[in-house]
Amino acid sequence: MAGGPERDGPSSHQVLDFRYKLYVILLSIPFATPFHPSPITYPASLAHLPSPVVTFQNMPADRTRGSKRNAAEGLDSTWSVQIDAPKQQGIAFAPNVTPGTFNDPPSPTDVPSESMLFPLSVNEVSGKRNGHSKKKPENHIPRPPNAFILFRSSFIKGQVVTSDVETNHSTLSKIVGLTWAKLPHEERQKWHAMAKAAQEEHKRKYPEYAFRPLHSKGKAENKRKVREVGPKDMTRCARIAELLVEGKKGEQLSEAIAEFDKHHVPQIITRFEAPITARAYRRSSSAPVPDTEPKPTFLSASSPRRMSKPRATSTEPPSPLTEGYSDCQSPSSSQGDSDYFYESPSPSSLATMYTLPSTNPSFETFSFNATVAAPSDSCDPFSVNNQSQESLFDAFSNSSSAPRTPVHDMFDTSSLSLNTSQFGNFGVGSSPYSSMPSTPQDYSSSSAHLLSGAEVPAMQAGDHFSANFDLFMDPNYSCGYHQPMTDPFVAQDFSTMPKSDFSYYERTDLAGSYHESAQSTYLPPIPAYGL
DNA sequence: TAGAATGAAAC
DNA sequence: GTTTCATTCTA
Repeated sequence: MAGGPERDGPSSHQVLDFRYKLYVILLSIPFATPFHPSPITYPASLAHLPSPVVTFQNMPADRTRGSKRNAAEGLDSTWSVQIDAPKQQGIAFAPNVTPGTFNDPPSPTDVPSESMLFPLSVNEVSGKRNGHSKKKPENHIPRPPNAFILFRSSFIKGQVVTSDVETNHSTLSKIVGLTWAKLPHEERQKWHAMAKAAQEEHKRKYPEYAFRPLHSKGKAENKRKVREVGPKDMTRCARIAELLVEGKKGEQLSEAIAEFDKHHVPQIITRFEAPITARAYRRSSSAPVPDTEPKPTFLSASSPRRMSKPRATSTEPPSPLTEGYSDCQSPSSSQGDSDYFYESPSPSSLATMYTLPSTNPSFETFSFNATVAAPSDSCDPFSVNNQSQESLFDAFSNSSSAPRTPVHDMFDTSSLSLNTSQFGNFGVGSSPYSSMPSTPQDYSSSSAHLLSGAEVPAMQAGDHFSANFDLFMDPNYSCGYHQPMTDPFVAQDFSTMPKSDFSYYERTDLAGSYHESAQSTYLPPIPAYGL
């Protein structure tokens, strides 16, 4: 193993051919191509396929940590994908085709050219990164792309989503991720097959290459990421992904989204600094919240309210949700399988899943109250116009300076949102800690409860209310969690809730859960802690 | 240059 | 179990 390309110290077996081409599998290519790939070397079982080309350019085989820092020597370091494609037809969806897999490819005639939902694009995937990318030593050998990276590249370069729909690449990544998740399994397998081929070719060309990530100690602590400001509208992203998988493209897609944008009320999403998503929680450093972190002050007046000891389903004290995540993973969520479905989790597992740590201070971070900023001009007495939503957002985001709590670790706070579609169901609850004066109308009451639509009078400017909100797990994981809070000011012990009150979503439904219709589970008043 | 996504592979 | 790094490009 010594002497791998990314190891310290030079390798005595540097690969000298700095340029080579890797042919990977591709099932239908709708793009005309100016390229005439070099001799095909892809697996015989796939020889019938068109000829995409992944090119690792000008890359010597060795790289040292030093050289990485010094970034000066060597050659270009990119891979590119080229495709030998016969025709141009844009993106074609054929959800019902049964494409082949790497191991069992269909005969050419079985594979209509439309079978690839997002075929690799040609010209644009030149592999030439612009000058903005992170500096790498020129002799750096990039890792072989994985399936998703290939897919994303194709997606981006093929301009599957046009710039009038979305330009932000972070958001695009979200869309690609959602689309990826919605792709038929067979479709994903194609990309996995391509990735596998790319990897094998990479191995052939750089037999001594060894991935040597630079683990910088303590980096994670220093590098506390701050989530981008501005809501990533997951509903919109999900909708785009949905449309894409349905086969919408180009103009159609733009129009559909334009229409969607007309009516869609953008989700109000917190701007917590908390960088930790459910996914990240599982993946990332377990570095504890620094002691220097300010103590919660939001609820200030009283001594910190703590959750009652959660009821453990076992003799062990419940851990802060980590078990829950593993519960989310299906046994099949092993390497190479990008499905994360879990099947019919038992209520007990759900109960465990959402057990809060006993030290959880409360939900103060998520608490908010607000006044309706302007009268609603809607006939719907429960609708809130944009302006008031904005004020809600402001009110909500005011808590962004609140310290990170275990809750932040538990949930993807980026998707923690006020579901504006539920403004028809205001949770009118007591807010003992609220300093908000009662203005024209105070909808607070002494006990938390929900009012049905018919019982709630139209909200008016200046009305004081607290709203329900939903917490969602990271949509990329299966453990969707829909739990309206009867009173966001009250810490709630989920472990004491009736198990039947939990609803969960499988991954496929998660995107849908962001749609207004999917959320309708309301609970009776939840025993409030600390009141 | 971080950030978005997923996944492979190294610590 | 956690972290890095493959891709892309904007803010």
